[in-house]
Amino acid sequence: MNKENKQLRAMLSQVNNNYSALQMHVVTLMQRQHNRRAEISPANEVNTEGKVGERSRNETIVPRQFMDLGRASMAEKDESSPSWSGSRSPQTNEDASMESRRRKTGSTSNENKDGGREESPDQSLQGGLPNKVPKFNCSQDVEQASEAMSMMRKARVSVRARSEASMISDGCQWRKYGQKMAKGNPCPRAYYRCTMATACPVRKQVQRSAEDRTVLITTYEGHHNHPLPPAAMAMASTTSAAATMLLSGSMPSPDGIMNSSFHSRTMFPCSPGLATISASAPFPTITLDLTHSPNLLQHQRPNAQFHVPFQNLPQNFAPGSHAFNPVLHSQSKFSALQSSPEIQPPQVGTEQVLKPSSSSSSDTVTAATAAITADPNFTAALVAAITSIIGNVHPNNSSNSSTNTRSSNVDNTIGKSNFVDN
DNA sequence: CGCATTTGACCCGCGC
DNA sequence: GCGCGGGTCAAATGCG
Repeated sequence: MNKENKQLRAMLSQVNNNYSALQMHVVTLMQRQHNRRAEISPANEVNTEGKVGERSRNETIVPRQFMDLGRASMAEKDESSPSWSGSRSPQTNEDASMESRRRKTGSTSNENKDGGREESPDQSLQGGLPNKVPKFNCSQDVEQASEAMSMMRKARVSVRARSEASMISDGCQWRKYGQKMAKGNPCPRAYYRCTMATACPVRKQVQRSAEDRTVLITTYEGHHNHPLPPAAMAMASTTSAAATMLLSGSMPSPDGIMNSSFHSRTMFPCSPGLATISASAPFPTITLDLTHSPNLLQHQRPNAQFHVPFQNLPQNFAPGSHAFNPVLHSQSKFSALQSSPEIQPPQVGTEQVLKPSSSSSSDTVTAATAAITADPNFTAALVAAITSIIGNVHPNNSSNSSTNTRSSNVDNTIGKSNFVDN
C-alpha cells in the first residue's frame, strides 16, 4: 500500500506539473492571440452590432476559461518560486468591490477585523496548483482575470458521502461559524471556514440530505491560501480540479451549452451517477456523488498503472483548434451524458445535455481536466490514495475537534466510494 | 482562561 | 417596498 501510495503521489505530482506546463503554454498562446486581436481590432469596430456583441462575448469567455491562469499570474510574481501554495497576492479591485458591496451597510467597525473577509480570493488553487505562469500586462486582462477569480470563488464543489459523523474529514482544520435551517430540509446546514491559515478564504457547508439522512453533503467554496498537508491535498486537489473543470465547461456564452442562466446538470460518462454538474447561477456547482458506488475495488484493475490522459497534451496543443472555446472542449470530453434526476433534487429550469463533438479539440486545460475526471483508473487510484493518506495522517491531525469524529466514517464513506475527480 | 461552538441578529439578493 | 431565504457576524455559552 505504501509503495502504491508513493507511486500515486508521484504521479499526482507529475500530473500537476504537466498541468502547470500546459497552463504556461496556454497563457503564452492567449497573450499572442490577444495581441493579434488587438492589432486587428480597428477593423472589427466597423462590424455590425451583432458581430460586436459576438466579439465581446468571446472576450469574456477567454479569461473565465483560464481563470486559474489569471489568478495565478496575478498571485505569483516570483516565477522562480516552486511553492505549491504560492505567495499571497495583492487585493484586487474586484475583491475590494466585493468587499465594499458586502460591507456597504454602513457598519465599518469590523472592516479590518476579519482578515479573511479582506482576503483576495485569488489565492493559489485549493490543493495548490503552481503559480508559475507569465504575467498579464494588459489592464483588460487584469480586469477579466479579476472577474474570473470572483467566479472561481463562487464555484462550488459538492461532495455527497455516506457518513454518520457530523462532518467528513478532509485533512483541513475547520471552524464552525454558523448554522441555519435551510428551506426544504429538516436538517440544519452548518457553515465552516478553514482555520489552517488566518486568512484562508475557503468555506464549506455541511448538510444532511433531506432524502437520505445518512448522506452528508459537503460543499466547498474558495481556494486555500496556504500549504496543505497531504491528507488535505487530496480532497483539495479534487475539489479544485472539479471547480476548474466546472467553470471551464460552463462559460456563460449566451448561447452556450451551459449558459449560466440555465439550471443545467450533467453526468460524467465514465461513472454514471457519480458526478453531476449543476450550473445554476450564480453558483455553478459540481456534485461528486460518493454514495452510489458500493466498492472502490470494483473499479481498480490489478497492476493498473493509471493512465494520465493529458500527459502528452503539450505536444498536441494546437492554438488554431477549438482551444479557446470552452464549450466545445467540455463537449469533447463529455460523451453520452444524461440527466440525473436521482442525484440531485429536480431543479426548475432547463436541463442541458452535453453531447460529444469532434475530437480534434481535446487538448486544452479544460479537456485535460475533464479527461482526468473521466478516467476511472485515476479516480480509483486517487480514492485509494486519499483513504490511505487519511489513515496515515490522521493521528497527527488532531487539532480540530470537529475532524476528530472522522475515523471509521470517513474510511467507510470515501474509502468505499468511487471518487470522481482527480 | 483560551478556544470552539451555538444561536439570534443582521445583511443582502431576489422575487413578487 | 416588502417578505423570504441564504449567508455571515458576534456575543453568549460550553468545554478542556
